[in-house]
Amino acid sequence: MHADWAEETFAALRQKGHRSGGARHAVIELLSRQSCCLTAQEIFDRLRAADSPVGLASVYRTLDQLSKDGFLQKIELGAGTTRYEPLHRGGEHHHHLVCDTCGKVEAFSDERLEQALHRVEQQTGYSVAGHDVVLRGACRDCAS
Amino acid sequence: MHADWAEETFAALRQKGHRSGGARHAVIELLSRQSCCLTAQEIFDRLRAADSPVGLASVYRTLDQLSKDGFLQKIELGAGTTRYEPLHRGGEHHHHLVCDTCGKVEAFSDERLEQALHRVEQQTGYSVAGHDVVLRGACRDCAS
DNA sequence: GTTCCTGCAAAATTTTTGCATCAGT
DNA sequence: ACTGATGCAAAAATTTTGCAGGAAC
Repeated sequence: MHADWAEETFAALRQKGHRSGGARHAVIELLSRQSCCLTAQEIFDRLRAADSPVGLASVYRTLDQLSKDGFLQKIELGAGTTRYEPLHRGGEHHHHLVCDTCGKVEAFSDERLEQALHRVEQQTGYSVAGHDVVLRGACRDCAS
Repeated sequence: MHADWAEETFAALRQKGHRSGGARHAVIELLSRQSCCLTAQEIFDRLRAADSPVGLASVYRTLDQLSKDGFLQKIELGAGTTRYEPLHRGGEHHHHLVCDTCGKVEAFSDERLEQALHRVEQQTGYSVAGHDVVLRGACRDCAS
């Protein structure tokens, strides 16, 4: 799933003169197979479970670098920890729905919402690079 | 500014059987005079500067309680620290615009955006309690 | 007088940094 | 070889918890 994102990312890093050691490669590869956001600790745990001898610090360093370069989106859902997910070029874009009770996270997207956001962004006077929307509430199971 | 919010909050706490000691009172009073979001540390610093002998832990405890009771909105702007601001009943509602370069935070509101959000919230199947929108980019000064 | 609130200090959590070593070019 | 990347450990930053004393009711 999304091998293209991983490829683009590797290519861009190489072009910037960065080397691709084991840790960075493993983090990018794992993220490319993910459908939604992960925390640094989750990434670390999964890589370790797969016998990659990565350090947690390398995970953080990779996430930080990729975020600054625009390949990852940093997402804060109010749980105190930062989550990260691939940022795809060209449209494919979603937001998040969080259950306050059980902590479940789902993705959603809506074209009309994007249009409204775009309109607002034009009015701000800022050069807007991106946006986040988080809806909080009780999911179907927890609301009952 | 917004003495009504402070009053409502005090009244609700009293009704719930909570006592209003010095720290909680000072935090609520400070927040009611704020136009935008503050971090726990900022609140602590300002209260200390005003000679209130509050503890940082009490600030956190108050913020946590008020958030759970729906009087405060927790806001994460990607800077690693959580910010808080009064949540006014009846409309008055804004979102945030953050400068990635200088860290400046501004508020904005847009009726069409709210409508788009409301529409999406209906479709989710969740019982949506609230939402956050953050626009990130370069402000007028930093973009130049 | 009882119960909750508070401040301080200690602990827990999350993230960053220092540094010796290793690996990619 | 040179230079950047990595893992580990230590440090820093943020938030939570324990507890004894004090204040509100």
